[in-house]
Amino acid sequence: MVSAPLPAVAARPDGKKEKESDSKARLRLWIRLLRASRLIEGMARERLKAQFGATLPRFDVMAALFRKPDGMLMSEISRFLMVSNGNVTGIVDRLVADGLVARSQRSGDRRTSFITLTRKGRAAFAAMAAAHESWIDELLGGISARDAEQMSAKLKSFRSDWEGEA
Amino acid sequence: MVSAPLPAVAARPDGKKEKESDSKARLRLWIRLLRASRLIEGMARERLKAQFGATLPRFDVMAALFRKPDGMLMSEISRFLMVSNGNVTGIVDRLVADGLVARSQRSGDRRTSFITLTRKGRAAFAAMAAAHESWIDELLGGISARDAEQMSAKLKSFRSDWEGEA
DNA sequence: GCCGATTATTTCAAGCTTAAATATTCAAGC
DNA sequence: GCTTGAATATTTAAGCTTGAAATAATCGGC
Repeated sequence: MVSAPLPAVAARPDGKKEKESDSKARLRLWIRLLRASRLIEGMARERLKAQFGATLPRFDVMAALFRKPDGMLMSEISRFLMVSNGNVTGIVDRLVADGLVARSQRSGDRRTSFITLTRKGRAAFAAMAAAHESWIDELLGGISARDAEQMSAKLKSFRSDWEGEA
Repeated sequence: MVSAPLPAVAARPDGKKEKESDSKARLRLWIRLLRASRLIEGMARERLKAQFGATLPRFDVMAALFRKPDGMLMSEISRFLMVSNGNVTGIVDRLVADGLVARSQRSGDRRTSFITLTRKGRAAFAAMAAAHESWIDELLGGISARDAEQMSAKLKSFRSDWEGEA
């Protein structure tokens, strides 16, 4: 995915005409997007491990929970992080084993359990989040705040456009 | 990583002043970037599996090799795809088992092996690549070619900026 | 020619990830 | 109350991923 060759022309299912360069421009954008993501993820993974002994998926789950003091369902976490259900089970299991998050049965529904950060988990996450924000700022420093906002807006609209169709 | 809370202020190592909103804008960009990547990757993985019985990592390796008919070293593949060395070993093993790529010793250096696509591999990849390009074009259709080019350029510069420092 | 450093690759353990299969619970509808 | 279908969560198998350690081959200085 990092590298798809660019020569081919995409045919549109709706039959509308489109310049070859358009599809190439989008493909190039996707490749750059993915390479940027991998670069940032790699950096964050490395530093999380070195400085906090944590992994990126654990950080992600804790970040999701940090925003919701009342807790989240397993399925809410997986939907929010866009990962599979079974995936979250394993990560939460390990976080529970480390005492960073807790499962509790707060509703009458015995299928579901609310996952919350423990006090220890909140403290651990706060430290990591501060460092994390400064890493990102360091790494993306070459992009002005104005450009960052513009790109965010475009990425956001693309996402909701597509979700609407699917 | 998909969700880092935004309130905290990043302190810059170099001591230069920076508006809090700047670091927040970059953090937001990173979150959007990652969510977009996951969305696109998920779509591509799903379709590759459904339509071609292939996986994304295998597609990536084949895409890298497709650009280089003379072959690549294992280390070139892993550097290009920004994944670890050991990772590529396993993926190539499976591709070799499927007859899609081949290892050969073409230089005087017996440590290294050149990896190339087989004829079968080239044919398989060509079909996947055409479909892949149209998927991306479909998914990113909401972004104009002009915007795509602008964003590509900004992402590229950020990347080389950082690589220069590190 | 020998030795230490370097380079290329593989191996391994731990953890992550998905998709599919399974189990459990809930909510209706009868 | 019982059944059925939907929703939720977990388990499983296969594959991906990393980082570190092990292996192997090469290179450079002597």
